[in-house]
Amino acid sequence: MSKSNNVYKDAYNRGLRLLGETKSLPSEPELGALLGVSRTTIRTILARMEETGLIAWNKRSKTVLRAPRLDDFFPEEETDTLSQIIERSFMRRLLAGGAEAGMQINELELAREIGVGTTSVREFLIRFSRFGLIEKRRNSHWVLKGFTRAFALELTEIREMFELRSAAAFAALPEDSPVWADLDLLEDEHRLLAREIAARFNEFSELDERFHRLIHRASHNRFIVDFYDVIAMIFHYHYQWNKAQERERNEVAVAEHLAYIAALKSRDLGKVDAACRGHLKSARNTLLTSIPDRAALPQP
Amino acid sequence: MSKSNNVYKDAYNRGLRLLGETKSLPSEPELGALLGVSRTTIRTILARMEETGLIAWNKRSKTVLRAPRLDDFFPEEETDTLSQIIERSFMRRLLAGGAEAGMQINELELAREIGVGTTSVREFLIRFSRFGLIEKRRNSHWVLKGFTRAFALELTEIREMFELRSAAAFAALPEDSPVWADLDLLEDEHRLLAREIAARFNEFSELDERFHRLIHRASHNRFIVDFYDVIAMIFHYHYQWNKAQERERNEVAVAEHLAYIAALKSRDLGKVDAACRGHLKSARNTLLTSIPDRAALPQP
DNA sequence: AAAATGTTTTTTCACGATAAAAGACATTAT
DNA sequence: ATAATGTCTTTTATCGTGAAAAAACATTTT
Repeated sequence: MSKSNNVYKDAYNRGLRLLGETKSLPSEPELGALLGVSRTTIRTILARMEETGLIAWNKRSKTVLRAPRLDDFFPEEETDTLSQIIERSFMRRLLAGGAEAGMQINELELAREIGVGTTSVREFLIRFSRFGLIEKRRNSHWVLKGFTRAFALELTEIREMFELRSAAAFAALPEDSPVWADLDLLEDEHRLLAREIAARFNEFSELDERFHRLIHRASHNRFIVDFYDVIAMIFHYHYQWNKAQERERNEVAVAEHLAYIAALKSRDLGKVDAACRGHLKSARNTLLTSIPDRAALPQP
Repeated sequence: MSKSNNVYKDAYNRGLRLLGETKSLPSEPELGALLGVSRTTIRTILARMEETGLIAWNKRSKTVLRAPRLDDFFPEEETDTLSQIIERSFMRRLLAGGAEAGMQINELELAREIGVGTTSVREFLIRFSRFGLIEKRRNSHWVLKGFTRAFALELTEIREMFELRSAAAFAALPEDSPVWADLDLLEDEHRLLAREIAARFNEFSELDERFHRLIHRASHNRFIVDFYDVIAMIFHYHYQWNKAQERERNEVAVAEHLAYIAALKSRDLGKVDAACRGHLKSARNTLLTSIPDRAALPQP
């Protein structure tokens, strides 16, 4: 097996959802744009849809014959990218404990355990290295630096520097910039979530990311924007791992976001600075309390 | 051919230099530590040294028989890492012009042109992507973002943020910190270079990097320290590319460094800030003047 | 007993090969 | 003429493989 067809399977699943909405499907290039894949993949999808009796396909005409059933969909786990699979496995190991700082990481062992080739693991580790949690010894193994207190502090230090600057840039944006409309939409979503926080508190994580990414984009600096990948990654797994007081934490955070948004809209740099600092401080504390306070091992 | 033995060749060349200094070589583990390679490689080296009559090798005794000749050394180009070779080729293409923003980068083509496997090129591009000059389209090609004015400005913005903070941290370091001794040594090197600037101006680049890395290390933040890799990389190729007024530029920079060092030693945060800002401003201008002022293509 | 050498095993690095997916070109339909 | 479909080519993603290099284990020397 050399390459899984997860792109096809994922696009196929998303394609099935289109069937409920129309009587006939659009042209191949249009479908390609819609699903974000090439025509080659679209044609493979259409061929299968015809085979399973979902559509009648003859050149331009692609008539929907029936609505998709549950068993028409490919299983979720077959639509994942290899790198997603590797990332999940790796992070599970990392967070499942026993991942002491200084520990060696073995490409071959990881690859065998996950059941993939070494090349994919290597590429994953190289990409992952920019998160500052692992480090390569030339011609030798990778070293785990550990998800330590020091790491969290270094991460949040940069985050605060970048976000304060981005927030200031945001507030200085002209009246007619489209970001203000985006901000209004996000504000509405926050209010809605605040009202139903008891039931929907676990939807905050996704909203949080969209909100902060909007602000960082105002910096117009690719290094700042890209750095949010590091933060998002860490917070993503941190949220999955640490569910303690999740509801309360998120409720507080939503309120802080609303204050932050109000400050941005006021365009008062002093208020923006204060609201941003306040929110980032509690984000940092949340992260810190979830990290066990054992001393980091000395680095060789 | 699956893997070149450049590690061995490079270590062998460095090992030859040891021969001039002693009558007999130390133990295998000691040699390994000295040259930064494993015992396996050391034994391959010793085997060849015996073969070419450089030493007599019997278990613990490794007697030097003759001094190495020029033709004992492996050619320089055979000691390069594959990733160094790829990086050089890639940067040459990038800087040789015709590298417009938005241009596609083709792994296969690059690999063929350089004469290496695609895996190595892929891994290089992944590592290189953190410099912010290229970007990947999923399941498709890489896109060149271009060495533009915008890039230089974004880079220097972060640099200034990080270095101002590091410099302040540096100045606040306690009297007994070993960095002050390092700084004194660097100061001496600067003075020496300043005196002989006419002949040695091209040695500045290396000194520059060591100086700034020392300062950044005071931040004790891995993201700040690692970011200097991006700066070093850009300045390295920029210096190679743009030799205009090199002597004058470096002469100015050495003077600025000396002022910067004096400010640090004064521990006066105001002075440090001013000296740091001054130097970074002229570094930015140097970089900017070397970039043609054509408008960046609109990003899709 | 500690450290070196000798030997064997494991891991990393890099390649070519192959299926999936994208992209280019040719042909046909509106 | 433009846009779609049909067909063919190229590129990307991933694996297995093998040599280089590291690491582990066994044996000898001081």
